[in-house]
Parts: sequence; C-alpha cells; structure tokens
Amino acid sequence: MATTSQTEHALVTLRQRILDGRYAGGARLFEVALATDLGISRTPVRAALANLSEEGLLDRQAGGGFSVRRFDLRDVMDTIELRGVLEGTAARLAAERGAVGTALQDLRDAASRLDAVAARRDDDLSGYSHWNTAFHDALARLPGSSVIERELARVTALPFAAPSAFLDETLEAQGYRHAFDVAQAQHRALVDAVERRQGARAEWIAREHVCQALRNVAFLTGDGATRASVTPLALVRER
Amino acid sequence: MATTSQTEHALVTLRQRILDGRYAGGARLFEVALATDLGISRTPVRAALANLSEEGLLDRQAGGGFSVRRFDLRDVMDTIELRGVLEGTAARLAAERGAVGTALQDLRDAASRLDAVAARRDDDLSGYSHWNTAFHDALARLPGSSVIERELARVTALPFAAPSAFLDETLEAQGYRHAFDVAQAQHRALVDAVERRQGARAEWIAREHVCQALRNVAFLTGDGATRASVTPLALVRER
DNA sequence: GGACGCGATCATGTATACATCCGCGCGGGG
DNA sequence: CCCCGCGCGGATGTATACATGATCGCGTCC
Repeated sequence: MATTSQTEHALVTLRQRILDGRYAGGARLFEVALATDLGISRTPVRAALANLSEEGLLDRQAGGGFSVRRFDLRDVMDTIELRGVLEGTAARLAAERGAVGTALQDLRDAASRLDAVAARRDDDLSGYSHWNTAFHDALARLPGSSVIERELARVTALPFAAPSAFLDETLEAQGYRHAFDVAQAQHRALVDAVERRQGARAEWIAREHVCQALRNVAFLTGDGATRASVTPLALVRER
Repeated sequence: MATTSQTEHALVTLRQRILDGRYAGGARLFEVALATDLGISRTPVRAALANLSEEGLLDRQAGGGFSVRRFDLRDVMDTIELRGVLEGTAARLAAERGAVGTALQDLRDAASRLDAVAARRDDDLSGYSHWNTAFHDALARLPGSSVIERELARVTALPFAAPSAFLDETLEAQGYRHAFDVAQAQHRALVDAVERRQGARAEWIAREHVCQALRNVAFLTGDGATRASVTPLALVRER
C-alpha cells in the first residue's frame, strides 16, 4: 500500500515536478489532465493534491481545485527567517524548561560529528550536510513540544528552507571554508547556551545562524544567471 | 452555508464536533462510520477529513486514515506562546521594512475602536472581541509577507490560540477590567513601536501581550472543575 | 446592431462498486 | 500444547459513471 500505491506515486511525481519548477507558480493543476498524464484515475490524484496542499506546495483555490504556490525571492528570505525564529524559540524553550529525552545528547553528538568532518578538511560536503541536518532535527526536538516540532517540520519541508539547503552550492561555488567554521562555532555556542540555561543567548544564536543561509541566497541570486541552476530555488519565480 | 455542498457540510459538522470534544483526542475517525452518520457517501467525508488535517485538527495516521489530534494543556500554552512569537516577528518585520498597504491604518483603526469600547465601560464584550480580532488580523498583514500571514492564520485557527479566545470567559469570570486596560495599552504601544520603526520593542510587546492569554488559561484551569465549561478548551485533555 | 439567453463544454463534486491490504481468530497439524 | 496458516471481516485505496455548476460563445430576438 505504501510504495506501490497510486496515491504515493502521484504524490512523489507531482512533488518532484513542482520542486523542479516544471509547473509555473500560480498555475492551476487539473485533475483530469494529471490523471491522464500519470495513467491513473482522478481519485489518487485528488488525494495527492490534498497532501501537497498540506505540505504547503499548493494553494486551495476559492471555487475548488488547486494551484501551484507562488514563491518569490522575498518569500524565500521570509521562510528562512521564519526558520530562524522557530529554531530560536525551540532553543529558548529548551533552555528555560530543560531539554527533553535524548535530544540534547543527539545535539551534542551531531555537533561532535560536524567537528570531526571539519577537522578532516577534505570537503566532505555530504557528511557535513547529513550531520548538519541531524543537528537541526535534534534542535527541533529539544524542548519536547509537539507544537514547535510540527511547525518546524512544516517550514523545513520547503526545499529552500531546509537547514542544509544551500550547503553544497555555496561551498562549491567559493572556498567558503570560513563560513563553514563560523557556522560550526554557532552550533557549539548554541549547545553551550542551552546547557547553561541561557534562553535569550540561545535564541539569539539560532536567529543569527540562519543569516548565513540568507547571505547564501543573496550570493547565489546576486549575479542573475546562476539562479536556475540552484536546485532548491528551481520553483522560485519573480512576481 | 450558501453552498449546500456535502463536503462543506461534513467539514463544518466534523469541525464542530472535534471542537466540542465529542471525539476523544487520538481517536481514529472511520470514513464509513462518519459517512453513514452524516448520511452521505465516503467521498465528501474523505475530502472533509483531508481539510481538517490541513487545519491541524486531525493527524494522518501511518497506514492511512485519520485520528483526532491530541492537545494537552502544555500544547495549549505552547501554541499561544507560538502565536506571540509569530506576532512578534510580524511586528518586528513591519518596523524594519515598513508596514504595507492599509494594514497600519487598519491597525490604528482597530486600536481606536478598542479605545472607544473601553471608554464606554459598558462591558461590550462582543464589540471588544470583534475589534481585538481585527487588530490581530491587521498585525498579521502588517509586514506584507504571505509566509508570515499564512503561518499566523494556521496557528490562530486553533480555537484556544485565537486572539480573542478567552476574552469572554475571563472577563465574565472576574472583574478583569484592569487586564482589559493593560491589553489596550499594549495595543497602543505596539502601534507606536511599529510607527517609530522600533523593531525590538515591537517584538517584545507582542511577546508580552500573549502572556495575558497564558495567565487566562492558567486561571481558567487552575481550580479544576471549570475546564470543561470553557469553550475553547473543550477538546483539550490531559495525557 | 446590441443584448439577452441558451446550450455546449469542461472542471470539480458525489456516489458506488470493486480491489487490496491488514489484523485476528480459529482450526489443524506437528 | 504450541505454532503455523488459512480465511474472513473491516478498513482504506482505486476506478468510474453520473451530477452539478460555472464559463463562454454563438445565435436569435428585440
């Protein structure tokens, strides 16, 4: 039912297409056309569309039906800033209330792994990306609040708002090694702040941490033509 | 109500039932049972369930199907705090970037109306509630960010996180007039901060503003037995 | 010549039959 | 007595036929 289901197939295919920018922002998606295209009936297509709407990739239109959600550069920046705000809140609450379960240990582990990757200095981008994602996942779980965790999951589901969204692109584009080190210092400082129950400091560090992502977006979109080649920005259009 | 669509009917009915606490938190909702109960087919029931999942009132279960989302008192507090965080962000961004369109004027208008209601001192709770909601709506629109607006709409859709959720109950429970005045002072201060482009101050005021809502929840749940009678908390259960 | 109205067309809404999958209990066999 | 496996019942998944409603263009009537 899971992997072979038609709904799953439609969901994966359509998500990929939207992320690829194959459908223009604001474009309406018609059930019959998609069903014919995918070679399935309208029912699983409807189910997939409802799912994608829940993920924030589609908008429900007034009289029924769905359209592709429109993202411009401003929305990308706002979403990344929102991630900073939510991660800051997660860090602050964890500091105020105490971290829950194994989340703090997971956070420390991820930070150590990132240290190890950085120490090797062999440009292990996929390793860095993996443990960076693990760090931010642990951060989301830190205060043990299902509400915070849920909202952070929603935001980071968007391709350009994921914690490791622009790691590969920016690091490959330039020798951004110092940004790499600065980010790692912030990870360490965040752990320290939460352990010392310094809520305001923890929140501020998380806020500042996303500023690197904002700079990356600015850099990648600065000289114009490169935009289309940046994977997480494929669905972004100017309005 | 204008549309007599079956999906709409199912959506409204089921939402009401969930909000009333008629279905226990975590309880699974079966399509056939609901369809029979509502006298319609499974199709519009499915559509309504998908909608309610999008609203955050239901959880999608692993193997398919939906269950009623579980809320305990901690979740209520976290959601209200989250509203404070998001409203604070809206206020800060508006201060930093400048308010957009008529939103700032709408905000001032709502504040003036609230002043007028307060000046009359006739306990016009529905009037206060209405303009309080208008104030917070304008605040969400203030930075002109569809991302912020969307997330705030999601959070305030939950019955206990709406800006005017506990107004009636608390004001009627006690002569909470001074809280009324304090809240109005915060509204005024928030407008002032945004106008003066004082982002940090604006954010802080919005954060502090929801603390009154947190106190209201604590008050209404403090002496135990009153909980069930508080409308926005009907779906809340201890875990 | 302009405006109203009718019908075609296309999109979603709805019902329903059938398929599939999963869990569980019963029965037979080791 | 325990374990394996078959079958059944109930749940969601899927396809499809038909209903409904909105939009638009064309034709006719005033």
